[in-house]
Amino acid sequence: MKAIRTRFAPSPTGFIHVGGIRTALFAWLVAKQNNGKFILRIEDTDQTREVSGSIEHIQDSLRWLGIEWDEGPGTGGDYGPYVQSQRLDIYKRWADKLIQAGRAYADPYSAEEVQSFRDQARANKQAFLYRNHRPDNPKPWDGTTPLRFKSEPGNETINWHDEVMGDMHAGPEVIDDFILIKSDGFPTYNFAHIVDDHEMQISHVIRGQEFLASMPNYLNLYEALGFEKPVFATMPHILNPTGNKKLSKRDGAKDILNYQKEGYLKDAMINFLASLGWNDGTEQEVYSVPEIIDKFSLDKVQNSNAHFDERRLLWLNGAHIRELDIDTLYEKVASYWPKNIPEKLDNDDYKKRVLTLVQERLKFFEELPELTDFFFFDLPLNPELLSGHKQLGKMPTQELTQLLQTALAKIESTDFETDKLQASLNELLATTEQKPVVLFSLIRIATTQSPASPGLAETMSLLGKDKCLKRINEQLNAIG
RNA sequence: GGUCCCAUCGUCUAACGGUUAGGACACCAGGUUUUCAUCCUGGCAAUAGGGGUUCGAUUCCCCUUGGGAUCACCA
Repeated sequence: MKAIRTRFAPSPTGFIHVGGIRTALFAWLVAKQNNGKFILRIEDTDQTREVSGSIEHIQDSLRWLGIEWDEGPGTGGDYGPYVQSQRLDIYKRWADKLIQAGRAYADPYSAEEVQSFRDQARANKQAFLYRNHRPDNPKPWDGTTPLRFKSEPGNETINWHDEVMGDMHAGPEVIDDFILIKSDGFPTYNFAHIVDDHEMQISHVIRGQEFLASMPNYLNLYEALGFEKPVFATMPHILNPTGNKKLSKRDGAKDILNYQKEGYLKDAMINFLASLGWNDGTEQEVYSVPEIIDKFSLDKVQNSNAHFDERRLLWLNGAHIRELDIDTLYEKVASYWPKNIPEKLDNDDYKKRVLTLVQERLKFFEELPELTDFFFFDLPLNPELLSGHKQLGKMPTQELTQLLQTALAKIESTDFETDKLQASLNELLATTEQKPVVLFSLIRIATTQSPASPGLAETMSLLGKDKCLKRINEQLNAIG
């Protein structure tokens, strides 16, 4: 069996968003599960669009997700260089072969002339075909004008197979004399990617839907070049959440590394991306990366577009966080704790205990501070917590004071181990004849000054007796 | 406009031509002696429309509609 070699071939025009990354992911998955190689190739043939730093940025994005390439810029490999601007001589060589074979010719028209042909076709409500203007006796190509492919559309319908889309066809009228090499000496994508895929022995071309319409042209070129065709797999697009447009940078698609910054797990992101357009036919929702590698298959990839739904990603991230053991999670959240934690509390043991209490409510790491700040700081008294409370807000001040004083007395005489504290709180419930919602909310507000917290007994136990008593006293002073 | 692709709950998706059209996210209600979260239970919610083929169509075919892509010296 032929070696499986897949590639991701971005152009360095900025960051990559989820749509681009998903294409990379699927190509990587195909390579991984077949013991093949995944190649990163930079398609920088349009110098005008190049954004400096984007190659590094793309590589960082892939690395974050663990989508490691076996061959690529900086990494090396037997088929380099892996940057198209460094392969100009290779394209030139194949271009010469096409010229020799009479399958390429110099474009005699200026850009303006071609544009006027195009406008004319538009005006006539026809599709523009350059080959209708193909010169009879083109001059030899000297490299100062574009080099065009001399297509041979034939009269037959063109058929081909796509692993995702199925059996495809198109009429010969879509095949045209596209540009192989631009007047600046750089090849177009249309030419360069086919040469490179051949030279690099790519077995599966996995790419976005935007290239589907060009397939007949590519097929024609493969034949002219005498190249064996790879397996084609076309990925449907990811659309904006609400809108109906292809997800793009202009439409607010986020840099994938933003999710890393916000504290999303790479496993959750991969799980999310993979399930956007693929599923294994079972009802499983949460997958580990090895599971996805094992179960992925191109023929189960959806052939319709999908919408990007960040809420689902958020849920998936929470689900993955909950599955982490506490030590692993602790390592991952290291840079997300509140700033300026008092030295006394800034230790692994305490922070790990805090983390244990909030793990199941953590959705992404950046919300760690707001979930945990009262464990580290005495928050300013917030009167609205009481006044805005459904039950407590209606109670007379005197009653609140009395209740809190009773609680204070009981708590003072309680051992602060979680279960003893819980028992004590339960007794308090009985003696005061209060509803849990009233008594516990009051104590929680006093001890945390926060609208939400983990379980009361666990929280108080971790805070410690001194701090709890102090905070309750402060609350009493504020009310009275 | 030409060409191509696509069409199941709001969203991601299951369903050899035979299912009460399933699951998940989101949302709503209830439960787990308190909040938030988790967990559990329940609820809401879909085969775009019209024709065929068939005993039977979400599934196959055609038309319509809708969405997407493409028609660059961009990729």
